[in-house]
Order: sequence, then structure tokens, then C-alpha cells
Amino acid sequence: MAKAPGAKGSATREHILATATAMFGESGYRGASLRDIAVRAGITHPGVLYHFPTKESLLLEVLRRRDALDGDAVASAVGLAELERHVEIARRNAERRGIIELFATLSAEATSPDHPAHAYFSERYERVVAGIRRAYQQLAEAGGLRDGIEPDDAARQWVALMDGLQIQWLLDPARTDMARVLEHHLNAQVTR
Amino acid sequence: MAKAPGAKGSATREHILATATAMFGESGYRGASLRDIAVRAGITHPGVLYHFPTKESLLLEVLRRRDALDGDAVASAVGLAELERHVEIARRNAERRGIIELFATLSAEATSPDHPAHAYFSERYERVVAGIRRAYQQLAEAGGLRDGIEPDDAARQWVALMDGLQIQWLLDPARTDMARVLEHHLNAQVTR
DNA sequence: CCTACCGATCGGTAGG
DNA sequence: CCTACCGATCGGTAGG
Repeated sequence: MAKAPGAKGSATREHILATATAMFGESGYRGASLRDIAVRAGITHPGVLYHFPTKESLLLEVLRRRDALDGDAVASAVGLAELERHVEIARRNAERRGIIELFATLSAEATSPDHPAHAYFSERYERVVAGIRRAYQQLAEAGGLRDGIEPDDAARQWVALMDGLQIQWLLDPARTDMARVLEHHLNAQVTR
Repeated sequence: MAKAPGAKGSATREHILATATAMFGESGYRGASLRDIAVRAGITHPGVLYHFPTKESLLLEVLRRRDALDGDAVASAVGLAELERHVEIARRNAERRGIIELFATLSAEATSPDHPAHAYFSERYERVVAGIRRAYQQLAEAGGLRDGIEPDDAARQWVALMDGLQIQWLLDPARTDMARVLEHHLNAQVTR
């Protein structure tokens, strides 16, 4: 089989994706040019467009790839374990500034209805909130949730907390322990 | 007295500031061009640069003005009342999409160390967190805080919650009641 | 405050 | 995957 440009296996293609992930994170979608990405990937900017037809398609592929890689947006555990899984993701992501920059920068930029990733982030939020809500409901049914905590509010709180902590961490990593704050929040909601 | 261009009283200047606030909010700093702002303000883009020497100076003036207008970033009350003041600000801001867009979009964009508003947001965060921390400490000393809640974590949580809720609200205003979620969060921390 | 203009940079295309 | 190029747009300046 000859190497097809559309094939997922191209090493250059993977390299472009990794570079674009870092640069969209550092500068946002608007702030990172195809030439910036190309130079850091060691090719020319039409070279990038040989692998991805438009800048927008490159962004969407970067986002699609991220979700696939760590299953960030898919609820895969049950009740308390699902929430603890998110704490673990936060702890792990604190080692990879690029990933946090990508989602913090783009989720704010993409609140504009005409942003190329607007639909992606709208759907992602709905999915993530629904997954967390389910976890809280399961926790409540198992009698593990303190009185007066509604799963719907708690889910939105949890997601808001994760997003807001990312901004604080980017501004001041040394003094922001994302996983710790999330854990304390969870401990205050759960019955011992 | 002849009208001086530097005078704060120019109606055109005020009009440019209001327009720029809306457009930086909708599109971010990078996404809103001086020509966009000028057209919507009814002048030409060199006209904008007559009132503000650079695009960056316009942004900083927009931010400075916002803080001055509602004292958003300055702790002015004591203990519980200070936290309730922030709930009120959230309730009020839900009527002004432009303001929320401005801060949500820019605070993420400005996590880049080379962003023109980076220093502004770094200092603002420190100031806001310090104010909230003080309020929690006062609440704790008055015996109004539940056991196991540390003022420092609680302050970072509170600010993260406000930021994260703004993103959710921008993506889905109908289903995100910022003030309500903040109130529930506060009620769960305070002793009755 | 406008007209006219500048050099730089953008995403994308032609053609190989 | 590159060279060479396109039209559009950017922030900012000159000169009035």
C-alpha cells in the first residue's frame, strides 16, 4: 500500500497535530497562524495545508484527538468513582500545560457563536455536565450525598470549578493545586 | 477651556470605549479589529487612534473603566455580606452579556504571558482572591463557617466557580443561573 | 477627526 | 511536500 495523504498513520501528520495542540493552547485559534505552526513543525505552511485542508479542520482534528486520547468527556465510572476519576485527570493535566491552555483558551474563545469550535464546545459541555450529573445522582441514590445537594446544581458547580481552576492555575501554577481544591469540594459534599 | 483630546469628558471617547467593550467581549482582543470597532462607533479607524494611541491602550482603558464602574474587584463589605455582594454582581451581570464576554474571553486569552492584559489579570486575580479570602476568614472568626472549610481553598473555589459559571452561561444562558448556583454553594458552607 | 497610505501578516491556491 | 503567489486584512503613520 502506498502512503495515502489521508491515512491516519503519517508521522508528519501526527507531528503537526502535536505542534498545533501546543500552539493553539498558547495563543488561541486566532492567535496561532499556520506559518507559526508550520515553522515549529519543521515544514512550510502549505505543507500543513497538504495534510489538513483548512486551518479550521486542523483545529477540529486537534480537539477530536484530545477527547479520544484520555476519554476526558465520557463518563466511564459510576457514582463517586466517576468524580474521583475527574480529580485524577486534573492531577495528571497539571503536568501538561499545553492541554490546559488549549481547553481554557478555546472554551472561552468559542463562546462566540461564529467560532469554528462553538458547536464542539457546546456539545462537549452538555455531555460532560450530563455525565457528572449522573454520577451525583448515583451517589445520592446510594445515600452518599449530604442533604440539600441537588445533582443538577452540583454537576454545574463541578464543571465550573474545573474550568475556573484551570485559569487560576495558568496564571499562578505554584499556588493553585487543582486536584486538592476539587478533593476538598467533594469531601464537603459526601457523607463519611 | 477648549476641548482637549486627552480630556476624559469627550463624548466620542466614551462612545468608543462602550463599543470596544462590546467588541472585545464578543471577539476577544485579537479577534476585534480597530476597523470593526471604528465602524460600529461611527468613525474611521484612525479616528479611534486619535483618542487612544494604540489598540493596547484602548484595551487597558476598557478594563480600567470596568473595574472602576462597579468596584468589581475591590472588597468593600465584611464577612458574609462581601460574599453576598458577589452573588448580587453575578445576578446583575447576567443582564449584560457584553461584560461577561469581556472578562471570560480576555481572562483566558490573557493567561499567555505576552498578552497585553496579562499583568492586569494576574494582579486582578490576586486582589479578588485576597478579598474573598478575607471575607471567609471573617466569617470563620464569627463562627459562621462550617468545620473543615479553609478560607484559602474556599476563596479559590469561589473565584473559580464565578469564572467557570460565566463560560457555561455564555454557552447556554437559559439553563445556567449563576447567582443561584453561587447561593447554593454558599449556603452549603455557612452554618445556619 | 478624515483620506491616503505603509509594511507586515493572514489563510489559501497553482503548479509542480 | 515546496516555491511562488494571491487578495484581504491588520495596526499604525503622514499630513492636513
